[in-house]
Amino acid sequence: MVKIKLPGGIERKYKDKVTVRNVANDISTKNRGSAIAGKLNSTLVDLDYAIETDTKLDLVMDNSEEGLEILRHSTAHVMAQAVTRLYPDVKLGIGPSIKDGFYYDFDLGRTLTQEDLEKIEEEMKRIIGADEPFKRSEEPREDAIKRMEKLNQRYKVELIKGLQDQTVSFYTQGDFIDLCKGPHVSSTKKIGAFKLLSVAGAYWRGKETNPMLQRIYGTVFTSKKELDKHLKLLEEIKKRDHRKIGVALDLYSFQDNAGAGLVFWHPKGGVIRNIIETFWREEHYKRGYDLIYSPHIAKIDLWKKSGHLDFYKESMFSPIDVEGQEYILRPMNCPFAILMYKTKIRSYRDLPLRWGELGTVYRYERSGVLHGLLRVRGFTQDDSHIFCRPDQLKDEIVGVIDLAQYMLESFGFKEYEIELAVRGMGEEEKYTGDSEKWVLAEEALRSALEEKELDFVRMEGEAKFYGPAIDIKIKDALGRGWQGPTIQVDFNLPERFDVNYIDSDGLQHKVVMVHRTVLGAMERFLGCLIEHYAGDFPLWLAPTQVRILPITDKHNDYGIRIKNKLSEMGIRSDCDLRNAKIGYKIREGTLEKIPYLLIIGDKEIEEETVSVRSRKKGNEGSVPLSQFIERVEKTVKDKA
RNA sequence: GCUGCUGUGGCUCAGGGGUAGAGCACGUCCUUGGUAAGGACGAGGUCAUGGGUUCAAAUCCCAUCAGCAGCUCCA
Repeated sequence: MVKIKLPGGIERKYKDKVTVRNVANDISTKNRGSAIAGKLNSTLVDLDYAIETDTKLDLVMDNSEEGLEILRHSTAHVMAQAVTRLYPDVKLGIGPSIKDGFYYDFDLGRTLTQEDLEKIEEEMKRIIGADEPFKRSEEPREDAIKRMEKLNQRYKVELIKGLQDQTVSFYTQGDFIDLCKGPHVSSTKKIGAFKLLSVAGAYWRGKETNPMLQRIYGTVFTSKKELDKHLKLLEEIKKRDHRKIGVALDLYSFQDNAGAGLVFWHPKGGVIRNIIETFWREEHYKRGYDLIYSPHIAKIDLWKKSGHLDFYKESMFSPIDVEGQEYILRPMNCPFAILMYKTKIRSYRDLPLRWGELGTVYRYERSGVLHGLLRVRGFTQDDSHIFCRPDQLKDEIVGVIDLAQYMLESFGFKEYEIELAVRGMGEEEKYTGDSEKWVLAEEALRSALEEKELDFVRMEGEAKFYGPAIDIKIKDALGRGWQGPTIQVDFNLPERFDVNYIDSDGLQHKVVMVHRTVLGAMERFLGCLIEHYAGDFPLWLAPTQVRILPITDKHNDYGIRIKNKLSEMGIRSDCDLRNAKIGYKIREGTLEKIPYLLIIGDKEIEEETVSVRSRKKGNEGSVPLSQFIERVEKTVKDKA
């Protein structure tokens, strides 16, 4: 007798062992889709898996996240089969399912082209049409190694040798066998609508010193409709790309003649950045910060002392010779704040000192990692260094979290992920300072997060070289997370630079430093912001808030008068005086994503009004200018 | 940095061993038009840069620079 507990308190009894498929057939799953695999006490198994003992069983449906994962994985196998048929000498790497799709790595001794992908797709369709069942088999490790050696699959041999288990499993479909834990769909026919998307190089096992394999990316869904929906989404995401919008809206550029990763902010991008920076400064003064400025370059000895030369060298530009002295372009601002702190003796009464700085730094990033505004070589951190006593540390961290949340909220970012970045095990050489201090620092960060009741993930090996950090990730159009705000606790640089204060006991004590940003870097933040709003900036950030569109040139004077009035009120506006029809001017203003277009003609001049066309609602009819100005002022104030 | 792809007027892109094309944008003129493209004419490019092959290179080859997709890195 086998007792099987199903979700919803259902229990079924079978006389003998029974396959997952049988159980699935016995219960109605019609309204949930079709079963693709089973889950026994959280272990995924094939439909053909025979259940022999009492257990809990969940059915995995083809339209569930887990079901899709299995489907993607199976499609990767089919792709490998197709590639093996077309290129018999291929050496197979790995082929997992990933978010939204799958990939498989191949060593072909040559590179693949778009045409190759089409051929592979066709072969895959043939395999799917042949309705080949996926069959699971198991064999002893040693036999498996021999089998793969015989097939001349060196990467697979390496994989098996890395496994601990004495038995390894394979999956076979048709003429193709692959090392795999499973589970898989029952047959190739179950694979719905797929598409191969791209091919790129990828190092074997992600190691730079290993050979580079050809990685083919693809995606698959249960139906063509869903696939098309996904492909459309990819298109939409592309349109949102800040690199496209940045050019279209004339916000910024990169210049070949100047160098990669160096941003030129055009006037319109400059306006946005300026508004953000003004807002940032005001908010900091409100919260008890002082703002400072420091140089962009300093003697190499400073960077030796700070530890940057030992721990951060790879990200720094080479030294510059100045009259026989070596200088370094700063990759961080912290040593400068420390030098400034040390210009006098500080009392415990002076602390905390919160010093903010929009500090431009330069980091050497390898050419291949540069990415629009999100990864650049010169950028401005909205930095701050807080010098405090140990007893003030937690409150300071909480204060920074508050500020970071307020900032992100103000810019409409409702979703972000929080990580607690700590040292990695066994990589002590990457970090400076003694362990106790690291424990203290992590403790302070963690307790602040707990006090704020924020969810976070602990990330090992992600700390800065001088201390652990809270890292807040904001997302780009492709869903990739980019580090924005960061809060780092540092007991180490105060040690290195001997940064003290006199406590009430009259003795010197080491200060604790908090390094933090609440936006991250202006460049990256703007990049994320562009994608977040898809270029439709809210009124308070829009480079041009209002455009006046005279219907004919005899209305131009009135248009200019309105423009001047708006300018007096601090509203950013322009007036389209071109000899063009109104529909044309409206189209251009719309494409430029200007929040308000004011159309003026005979009627408006006579009534002293403006006809409002808003980006959100379209034609809203005529209102007196004063009423429109009030509306704009209120919307700006509300950051709506 | 690595693998692959790409680089043609401000933008999007076609072409391709014999001395450059389209649409949009821009300028002038006609038109004075009421809520997403009126018309005509015109100007604008050493085809990324530097070498090489060739009678001849924007086109083929090499290098460099830059961009794109990944990998690695960074955080």
